[in-house]
Amino acid sequence: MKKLFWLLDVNSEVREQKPEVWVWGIDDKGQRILIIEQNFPAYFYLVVKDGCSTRSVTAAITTRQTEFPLILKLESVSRKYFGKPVDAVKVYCRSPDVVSKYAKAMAKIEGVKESLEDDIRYAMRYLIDTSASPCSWHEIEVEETSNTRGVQVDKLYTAKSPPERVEEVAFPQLRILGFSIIAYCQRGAPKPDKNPVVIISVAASNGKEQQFIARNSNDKPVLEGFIKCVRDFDPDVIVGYGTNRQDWNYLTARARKHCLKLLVDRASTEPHTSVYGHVSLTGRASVDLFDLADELPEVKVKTLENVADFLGVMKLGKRILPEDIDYATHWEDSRKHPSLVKFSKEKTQSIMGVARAMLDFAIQLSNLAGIPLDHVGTAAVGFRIEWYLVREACKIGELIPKRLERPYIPYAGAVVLEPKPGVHENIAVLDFKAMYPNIMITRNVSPDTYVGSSEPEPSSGVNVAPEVGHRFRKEPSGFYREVLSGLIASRDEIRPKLSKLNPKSPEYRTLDARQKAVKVITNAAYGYTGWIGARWYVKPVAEAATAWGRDIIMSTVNTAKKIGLEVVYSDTDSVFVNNDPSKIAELSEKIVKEVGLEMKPDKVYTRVLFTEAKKKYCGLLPDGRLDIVGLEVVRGDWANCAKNVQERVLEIILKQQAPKKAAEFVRNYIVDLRQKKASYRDLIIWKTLTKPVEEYQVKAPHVEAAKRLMRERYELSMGDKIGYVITLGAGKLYEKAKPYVLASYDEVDTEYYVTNQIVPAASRILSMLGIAEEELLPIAIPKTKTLGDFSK
DNA sequence: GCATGAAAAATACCC
DNA sequence: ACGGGTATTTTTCATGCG
Repeated sequence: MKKLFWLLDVNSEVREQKPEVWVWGIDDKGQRILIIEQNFPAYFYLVVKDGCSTRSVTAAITTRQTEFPLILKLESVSRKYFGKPVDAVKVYCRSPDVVSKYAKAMAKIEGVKESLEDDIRYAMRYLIDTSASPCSWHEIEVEETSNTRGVQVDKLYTAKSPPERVEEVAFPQLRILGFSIIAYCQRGAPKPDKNPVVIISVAASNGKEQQFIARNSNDKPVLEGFIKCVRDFDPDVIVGYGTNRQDWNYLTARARKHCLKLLVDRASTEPHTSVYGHVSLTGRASVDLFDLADELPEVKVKTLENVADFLGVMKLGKRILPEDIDYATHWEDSRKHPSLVKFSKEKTQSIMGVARAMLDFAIQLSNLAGIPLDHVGTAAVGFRIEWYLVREACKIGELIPKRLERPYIPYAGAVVLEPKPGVHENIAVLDFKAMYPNIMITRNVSPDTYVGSSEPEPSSGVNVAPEVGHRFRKEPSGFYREVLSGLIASRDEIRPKLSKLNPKSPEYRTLDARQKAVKVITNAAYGYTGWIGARWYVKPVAEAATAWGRDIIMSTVNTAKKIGLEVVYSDTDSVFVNNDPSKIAELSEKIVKEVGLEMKPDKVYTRVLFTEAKKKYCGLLPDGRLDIVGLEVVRGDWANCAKNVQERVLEIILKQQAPKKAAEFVRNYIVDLRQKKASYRDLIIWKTLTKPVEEYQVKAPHVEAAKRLMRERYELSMGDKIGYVITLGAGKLYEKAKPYVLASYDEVDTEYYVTNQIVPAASRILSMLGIAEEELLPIAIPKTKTLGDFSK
C-alpha cells in the first residue's frame, strides 16, 4: 500500500548482519510511524586510472574474492569528477560496516586511482540517493508488519519502494516538548556523580505544563517522572537550551546513578552523542536552541534569558534571572524555594517561546540542506552548504570529493575604501545583491569549470578573472552556476508570495523561514570554496570571485565619479553616494551594461557620520532610527555604560546636531558613574574564551577572570563568554579583572570605566566634531591652591 | 633598571 | 571548523638611555 509521510528522523541498524535503514515519520492521519528499508545497498566507488579499464579492476577484485566476502556486486559506471569524465567501479557491499575497510584495501589495487564516497554514512546515503529529505512529505510503497522491534510508534512498516518527494507546504501537527533542569550543589557547577537534579520543568505544545520536584534532594522520582512524562506525551521534537552540552549527559549520568536508564527516545535506547556533537534521541528530533541562537548575531551573550528577551518571548524585566538565584540557599530555604520553582518554570516557558520563534527556520534549513533536524543547529555553516552540494552533485553524476588535510594559503578579498570622515547629508547606499553568487553565475566560476594553469584552453573559450588570471570554461554551465541560479530563482519565487500573505499566518511563517534558509545557503557558497576543510575546496574559485568583485566595485566607484556622484564610502559590494536620483539611475544603467550585474538602491540616510576608521559609521534613517555599524554600541565586548553613552551621543549629534549638548551629557554621566549611580550590570565586560585557558600565550583580563571562576569550581570551555568587572588596585589590568559574579560594586574601579570605556567610546564620535577628550571630563572643582599642591 | 614605542595576541566586527 | 579586511585594546618584546 501507498503511504504518505513526513520524514522526521533517520538512522541505520545492522540486524543479523543485514543492514536496515529506519525512517521515522508522521503520516497524513497523524500516526507516528517507522518504515524499515531492508534492501538498500551500501556502496562506494573506485575511480580507475587514466588508460586503465574498469574491467581489469573488476577482474582483480574478483580474483581476490576471499578477501572481500561481503561484496554484493560490481558495476562499471561513468561519472564526472571536478567536471572531467571518469570511469569507476561501483562496489556494492552487504554491510555498511565493511565499506571503509574494503575501500581502503581496494584503493591499492592495480589500476585504481582512488576510492570515493566511502565516507558517506549509510543513512545519509539513503536520503541522498532517494532524494528524500528530512522535514518534508514523501510517498512510499509499504507493507505493514507487526511491531516486534519494541519501538514506540503507532504503526511499523517495511518499505517496498524508495520514498518519493511530495510537494506540500503545510506541516503535520508536531508534538513538541520543552524542558529545563535544575541541578543543585553547594558551590560552583553541579557534578552528576554527586549533585541531584532537583527540578525538571516540562511544557508541551498542547499547553500542558508539569514540574518534577525532588524531596529531600532525592532525584530518583524526578527522573522517573520525567521519563514517564516523555514516553506518555511521545513528542516528535524535544527542545531545550544547552541540552547537547549539558542536560542530556547530566540526566543520563544521574539515571545511571540510580540504576535507571534514560529511555526517552522511540527505540528504547539512551541518548547518544552523534555527528557534529549533537545528542541524538532515536525517532525524535532533539533540538538544542542554544545552537540555533548562533543565528542571532544581535544577541551578544547567548543566555536563554537574553535570547528570549530579544525574540520578545519573555522580557528580562518580567522574570526571575539566574543572577537572582543562589541555587544552594534557594533550594534549602523554604521561603526562597518557591521562587526557584518559578524560575525553573519560566525557563521552560522561555524555551517553548524561543522554539516557536526559531523552529520554522530550523525545519526549513533541515529540509533544504537535507540534514536531519537535530543536526541542523550543530552543523557548522560549511557543512550545511556541503550537504546541499552533495545532493546536487549526485543528481548530475559528479563524484563527491573526500575531505582532505591541506595547508592554509591566504588570498586577497574585497576592497574597502577610506570613508570621508564627518557628517554628510542625504546619502544613498547602493549595492549589488548577492554579489559573489552572481559573479559565479555570470562568469561560470565553479570547481568543475576551473581550467588549471597548465591545461590547454577548451574550445568553448574561457572567462579570465582580472588580476589573478584564473580561467573558467564558458561552456557547459558549471555545477555552481546551476546550484546558485536555482537557489536564487527559488528565493525570487517566494518573495511575491510573501507579500500577498498575512505575516501572522502559518503559511507566511513557513515561507519566510524557507526564504531565510535559501539565503543562508546561497551566501555560504563563496566562502565554502575558499575553506580548506571543504570537499570542493578550490582556492582559484574563491580567489577569482573576489578578484571580479574588486574589479566590479572599482568600476562602479569610477563610473560614479565620472557621472558627478561623490563617493563617500564603499565596502565590498556597496557605494555610498550623494542622493541624486537621476545620476543614480544613470549609474545603475551604465553599471549593468558594463559589468553585467544589477546594482540597486538599498537605503537613504538623512544624515550619516563617518569616523576616520573603515567599517564604523552611524546613519540616521528617514524614520528616525539610527543605523549603527561597527561602533562600540554594536560590539559585545564593551561595557554597557560605554555603549549607552555612545548611543545617546550619536542620537544628539545626528538628530539635534548639538555637539556641545552631547559633551555635556557625557560629563554628567561621568559624574553619576563616579557616584556609582550606574547599575552594576552596565559595568560588566564580556569576552569569549576562544580556546582552553591553558593555551593562551598572554595573560588577558577575561582569561584570568575565567581562571578565577574555575578555581571556584565553575566548568568553562571554549566558546563560553566570561563576564568581568575591573576592580581597584595596582598592577596590570588582568590582575584587576574579576568575574562579575565574584566581585561586588564596592571594589569596582570607576576611573577605569571613565578613562577606558566612556571617554574613548564618546570621543570616537565627538572628536569628529572638534570636541577634545578633555571636554568630556567633568570640570574639576576649582579650589584654592594649598601649600601641599605647590609642593608636588 | 626603566621608559617608550613597536609588534604580537586576542577579539569582534563588516560584508 | 565557510572567506578576507579592518579596528581596537592590552600584553609583551626590543631598544636606547643613563
